Amino acid sequence: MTKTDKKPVTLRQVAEHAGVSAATASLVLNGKGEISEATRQRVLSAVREMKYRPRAGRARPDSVHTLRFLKIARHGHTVNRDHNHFISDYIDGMSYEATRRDYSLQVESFEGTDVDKIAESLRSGDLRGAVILGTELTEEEVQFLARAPLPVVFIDTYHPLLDLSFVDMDNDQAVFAVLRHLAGRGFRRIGMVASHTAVTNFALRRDAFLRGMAALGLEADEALILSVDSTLEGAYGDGLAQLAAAPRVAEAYFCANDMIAFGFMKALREHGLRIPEDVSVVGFDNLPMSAMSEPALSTIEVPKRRIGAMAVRLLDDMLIATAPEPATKVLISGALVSRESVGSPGGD
Amino acid sequence: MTKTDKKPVTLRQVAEHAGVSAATASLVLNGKGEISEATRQRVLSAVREMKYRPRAGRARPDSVHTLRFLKIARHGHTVNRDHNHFISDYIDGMSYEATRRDYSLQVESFEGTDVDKIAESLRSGDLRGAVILGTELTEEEVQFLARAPLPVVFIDTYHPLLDLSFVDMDNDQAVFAVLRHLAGRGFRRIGMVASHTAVTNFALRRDAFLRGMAALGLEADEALILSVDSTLEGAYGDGLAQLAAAPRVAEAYFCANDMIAFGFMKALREHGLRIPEDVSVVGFDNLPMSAMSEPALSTIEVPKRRIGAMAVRLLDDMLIATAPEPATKVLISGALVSRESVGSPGGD
DNA sequence: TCGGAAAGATGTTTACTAAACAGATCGGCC
DNA sequence: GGCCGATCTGTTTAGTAAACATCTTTCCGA
Repeated sequence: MTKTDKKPVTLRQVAEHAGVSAATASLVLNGKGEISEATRQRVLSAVREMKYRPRAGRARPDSVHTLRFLKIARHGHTVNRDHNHFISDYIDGMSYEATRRDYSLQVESFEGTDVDKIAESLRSGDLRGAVILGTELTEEEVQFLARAPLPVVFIDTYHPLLDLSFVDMDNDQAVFAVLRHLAGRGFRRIGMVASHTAVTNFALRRDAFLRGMAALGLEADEALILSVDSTLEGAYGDGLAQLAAAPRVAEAYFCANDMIAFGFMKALREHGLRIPEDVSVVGFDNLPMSAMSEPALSTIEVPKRRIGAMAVRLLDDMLIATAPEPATKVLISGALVSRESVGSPGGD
Repeated sequence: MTKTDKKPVTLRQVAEHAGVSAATASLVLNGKGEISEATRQRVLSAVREMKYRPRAGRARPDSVHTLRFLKIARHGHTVNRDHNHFISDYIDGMSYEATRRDYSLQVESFEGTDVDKIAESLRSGDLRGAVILGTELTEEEVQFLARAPLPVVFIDTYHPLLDLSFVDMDNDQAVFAVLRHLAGRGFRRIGMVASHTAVTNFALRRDAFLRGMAALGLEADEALILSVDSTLEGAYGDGLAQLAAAPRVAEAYFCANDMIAFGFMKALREHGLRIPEDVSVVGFDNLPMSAMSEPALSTIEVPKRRIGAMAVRLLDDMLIATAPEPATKVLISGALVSRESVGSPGGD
């Protein structure tokens, strides 16, 4: 029964074998149209039985457009292995929306690469648009990358004055939610562990802290605002040094992210303070380990999937629009996750 | 040829008359499926010729969900007849997205009505969500209305600290675009005609002005910041008085909106100043008349249709989501429209 | 031997329909 | 009158015929 050199099988033959029209077979193979499950299965088994291989017909008319996600680390203090699951949530959100819209999604990682090299990556032939992880990018780098000859959306960063599209956490709302929570529990002397690492969201959270305190009628004491490196070790080391040098200690500290909160909590303990009896701590990001730490960390849940999804939607808007769409900034609210690291002022 | 008491016409008769199947006629009437324009027209004329009236068949299966747009005027200094075409652009954008998603869109207007009465309007039976024009609402009113038992999105206002969904102009970006444009032309002594009318966007534009000037390294001279009522007459009257009282005049004024710009330009002329030879003026909104005024007004084009469209999309997201979606804030960039009202510093 | 048009083959897509469907209404029967 | 099935209404799903776009092959003249 060897069928070598036999004429290759065509779609119409497969269709006949399955007892349907060529059109139906084509729709099944391409996942288009409304096809009943029974018919789908019959066509699919006919394809397998007859070992059908598609040949060039009407060539892929709209050669599946592709979008690319650029994961860029510059200093790597934030975009690194520790945050990989963070990134993969973004990708899940992007992938979901991309698939629904018939885009293929590529991912490319850069570590310390020159921006010119990165920009080159956007010149590839069939690429239609890009989502760029802007966490560690400076405003200048963002502007430079935005000059690419295709639509671009930045996530995890935000520059209010630029005429570009961003999707980011709503830092103002989230930080205010933290402060209102603390104020509601009676805290007045609230401090912040900010970070001098070059990450726009850190700067935005520091600004949001100052504005939020003012909005609540609380004094933001300069002595209670620390600034540490954003790695676990940096937050521990810098935190310990600054605690030792500070004239006084806050009743509660809001930390620029969970990683910093972990390092800083270690420093607090070393400084002889108990959490939450002596000092309360709140983080930002809701890393998986934050639920498990001792004490479990109160923090802000960041809707990363939705951020990724919105980014792809904005890209799609730009791509299908006939007239150019105006740049759009999207800020997504976070939810406070209340755990054990927040007690009450005055302790115990 | 009187056909009184004749049996009522059925869809299948119409279909036969048009030479198509009942299914096709049904699809045409319901705007579903893929139907060629020629066939559509044939069915439609058959319907007209035979005076077909649909009777109850398989009842509307998913009783068409409805969304509502609440147009709310409080003081009416901004939401009034002068801005009706503004509103109708919002409605166009909403209507487009609502139709695509099979929602029906209702519009309800309130003038000076009590917020409790307005909130009641959201309790109607089959209502699924609402877009609320927040222009003239206070932060408290926004919070109150957001307590409605259905998803709500506010447009034309923005409160950074609230955990609610907003779609608004990107005031920061747009005002910065104006200032950069003026600075690029050599202006240094730039003033602003703000408004004390209770409209959040006016406050945001004033803040954006101060931040934008700082970002450009320019001094924001308090004597050059006026504050007028936001009606045409108010801007003229208040503007004239404040010009007379001010120790000095700016080389260029950014006005909080076009209407204010028109009133203020009249005041400037009365004050003996020529536009743009002596003073340049920039507005915000790009009203239709702004292209026609003498001189034609440089201003910011507000993408009103897109704002309306995004609001409905956010609502739809909330309605189809299984888990509640986080509140989302969307800011849409404006484009500077450069016309004759901006000259060069030092005049002529 | 090559160029190029014409004819043929392939898979894709649009525009349409048969048939199944689900309420509403009617008619007949008790 | 009240109930049940038959029939009527418009709707929707799952399918196809035919037009289509692209590639391949054939054929013919230069």
